[in-house]
Amino acid sequence: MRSPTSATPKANKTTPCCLKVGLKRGPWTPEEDQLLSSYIAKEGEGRWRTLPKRAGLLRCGKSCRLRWMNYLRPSVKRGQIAPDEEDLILRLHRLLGNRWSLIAGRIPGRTDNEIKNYWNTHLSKKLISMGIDPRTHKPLNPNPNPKSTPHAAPTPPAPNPNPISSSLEESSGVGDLNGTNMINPNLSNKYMEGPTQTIGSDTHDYWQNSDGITMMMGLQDSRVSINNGDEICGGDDVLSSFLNELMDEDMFLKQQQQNTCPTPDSLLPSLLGLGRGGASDWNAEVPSQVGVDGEECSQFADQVGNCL
DNA sequence: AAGTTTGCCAACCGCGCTTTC
DNA sequence: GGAAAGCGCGGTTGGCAAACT
Repeated sequence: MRSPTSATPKANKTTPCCLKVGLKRGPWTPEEDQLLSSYIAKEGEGRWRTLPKRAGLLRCGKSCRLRWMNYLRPSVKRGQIAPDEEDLILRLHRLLGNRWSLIAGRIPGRTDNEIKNYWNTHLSKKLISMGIDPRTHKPLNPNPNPKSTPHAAPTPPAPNPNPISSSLEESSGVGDLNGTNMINPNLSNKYMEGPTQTIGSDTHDYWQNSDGITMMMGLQDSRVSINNGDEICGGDDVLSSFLNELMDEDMFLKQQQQNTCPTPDSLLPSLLGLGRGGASDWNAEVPSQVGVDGEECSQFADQVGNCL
């Protein structure tokens, strides 16, 4: 671990809580874990800045929070990443980029730190060895096409060039990483992935359904736009629910069995960010920091519902 | 057996956003 | 409306153990 002397003057200015003299750093001891766990069990999470003092810990609040979030929380799953979890990480990373907390929120029991580490140590290398750029999920050395322009208007998606697809299809039975087959085929019929575009500093993936409704998935932010960029319901909740739509294979199977489409009403709970589960449950009690306009979301739900 | 390199992952850092006053 | 505090996120570091020479 870093020595206490490694702190910079700038850090001292911005994060004084971590640099107080006498605060312990480095690996946590079982005694400290016990102190923190029992305190949170009794008093609950939050107020991290003052928690260490109240709990009798010589740690900064940030350190306590990190230890709780990444290790001590009861919902944290230890052990190796399963193949299906790896598949999910790959698919979500392709949609979301390095938004580890958002990815972790879709994978029960896994933390953003764990997923980030797993990506950096395993998956990125795996993709590179397969000739895939881990950042863009596209071939590292695609055939140069002098006629193509980097900022061309959206065109129909190209066939999946991703060699990892088949292995993923075998392992998960879900599909490939390149969008249309990656998600369940029912949704694939509804949302066709368009090209990735760069607007300013943001990168966006476009998903379009058969009715021409386009969803713009920002990789640097979480804007979701419908039809010519009329942005509605922006925020992680909408992104989350859209991901639910893309990822929820159970829903697909049920629909396939019943041969029915979900109604707008049935979509609304997910559109409003309800029914989240897994690793993000700890956060469910905390009011969302992203404002969601209910009326706009209803309209969005109607539109999506009509599409389905 | 000893020294060096490599890989993993827990923990830290700094920044930016939200909330509170 | 502005400042300060609190919190969460993504990037990075460094200790440790295993693998290698």
